[in-house]
Amino acid sequence: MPESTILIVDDEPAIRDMVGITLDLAGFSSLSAANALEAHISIIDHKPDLVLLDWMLPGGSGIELARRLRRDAVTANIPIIMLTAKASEDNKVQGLSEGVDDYVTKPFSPRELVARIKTVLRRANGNQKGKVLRVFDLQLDPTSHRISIEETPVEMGPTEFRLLKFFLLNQEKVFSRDHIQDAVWGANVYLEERTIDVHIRRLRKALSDIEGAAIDYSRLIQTVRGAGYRFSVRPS
Amino acid sequence: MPESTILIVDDEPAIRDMVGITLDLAGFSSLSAANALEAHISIIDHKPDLVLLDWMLPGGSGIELARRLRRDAVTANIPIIMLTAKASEDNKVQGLSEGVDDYVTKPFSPRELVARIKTVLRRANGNQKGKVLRVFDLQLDPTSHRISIEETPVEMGPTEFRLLKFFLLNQEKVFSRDHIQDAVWGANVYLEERTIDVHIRRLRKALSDIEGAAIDYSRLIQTVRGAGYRFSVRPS
DNA sequence: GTTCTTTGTCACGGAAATGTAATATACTGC
DNA sequence: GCAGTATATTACATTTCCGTGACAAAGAAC
Repeated sequence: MPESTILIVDDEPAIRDMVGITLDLAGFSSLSAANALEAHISIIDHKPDLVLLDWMLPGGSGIELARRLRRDAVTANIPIIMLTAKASEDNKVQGLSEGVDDYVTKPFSPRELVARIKTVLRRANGNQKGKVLRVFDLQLDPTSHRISIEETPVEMGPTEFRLLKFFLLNQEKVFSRDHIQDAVWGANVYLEERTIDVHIRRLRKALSDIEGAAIDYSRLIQTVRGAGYRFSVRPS
Repeated sequence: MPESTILIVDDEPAIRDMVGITLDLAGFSSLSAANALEAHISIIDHKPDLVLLDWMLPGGSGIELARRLRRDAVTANIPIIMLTAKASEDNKVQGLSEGVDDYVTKPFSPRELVARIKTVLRRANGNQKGKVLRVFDLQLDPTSHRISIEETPVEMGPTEFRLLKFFLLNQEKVFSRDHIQDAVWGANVYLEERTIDVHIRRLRKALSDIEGAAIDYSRLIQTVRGAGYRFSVRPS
């Protein structure tokens, strides 16, 4: 699963660092910005999956930034979590209700922060896992997390599942091992080159171990010597 | 019926306390919030069954909060009762268009408040409940809060009941532990990962401890390694 | 109060999955 | 044919993930 990118907007470097480390440990990649302007540029440049926005930015521009993000169609769907001081103390907070997705009150535990981020991300992305992918009588259903060939369930490990999904979504194209690694394992993972081959083999084996299938689906995963692999319905 | 949770949103502590006591006596459990932000956090976290919302929150954000709750799919179905100082036609018209379910004008009698709450809750519940969930000879009756297999009552704890209900309503889909936690425990509750497993086990155990059942219903709760759990009538 | 139930956490063991190295096989250009 | 390179396959150690029993705290029933 490609990790989500989170932008931290806070004027205090200590908080940015602390939150950044927390997010890294939780498997997110993080960006940071010290003020609303920096934040806006970063959002446009990197399109983070979520913005952690300090309410009390100098100049009170936190809420303005949130409003601006919501108004612009390009950024309107990026979830925002507000970092606020204690809720009960703050009366200025009343005017908000802009499309903020959740609030976290300082001080917060890393654990709580991560939990809320995951919840918001799930709510934002989650409900569309995608349609059933089909090739002949091979089916991959992302929702139920099942693979079948002619109605017969196919067993494979999680990595092979992601690999097959990647191929089904990107047919008829050759991908280098590096590219496959980025897409299936994530960007900052180091693997031996041969490791990809092994997983390709496991996937092929899983697809070919089907009793009485009309087609040998393992043949759809084609080796392109010197280039990588390709999923194709056309014989090589 | 398990007791409903009501969130009281009012800036005056005296009113919050008074209403809180009234609700407790009537068999509800209550939460309270002093402003719109607190209220919103509380709603996201605890998913109350109904919100009692003061119309005249400082900053006039009561109506904004109502509007916001209606807009977000997660909170759109939570009934809202407005507390207003005076029943002016303007309020009613505007409020109704925001999807407010009822009005109570201050000062109100505890008795009247409770009566209206019950009415609104009944109306809200009536829409979704009543349907018995069935899979083969496994039945879950939300109304009577009972579960049976081939007419034999099945014993389980409240958490397992909610878990099973969730599964019955969402069959053939994989859910991560995080997702299950959100749906069954509430959005921002912190549990150890293994805790879900333990409850899954308890549910499976409850379903499998049935004498003379034609099917082992615990098998319908399937483990999807690396992904989560799935309730399915198809063998894994 | 006592007792029973429910609940969340922990620790341990086993099973599946993963990544790597070693070896075997296939392909390419000569 | 050969040498050199790329890929396939196998085997294995390690890691990750899940199931399970035990336990203590908190609450409900008595």
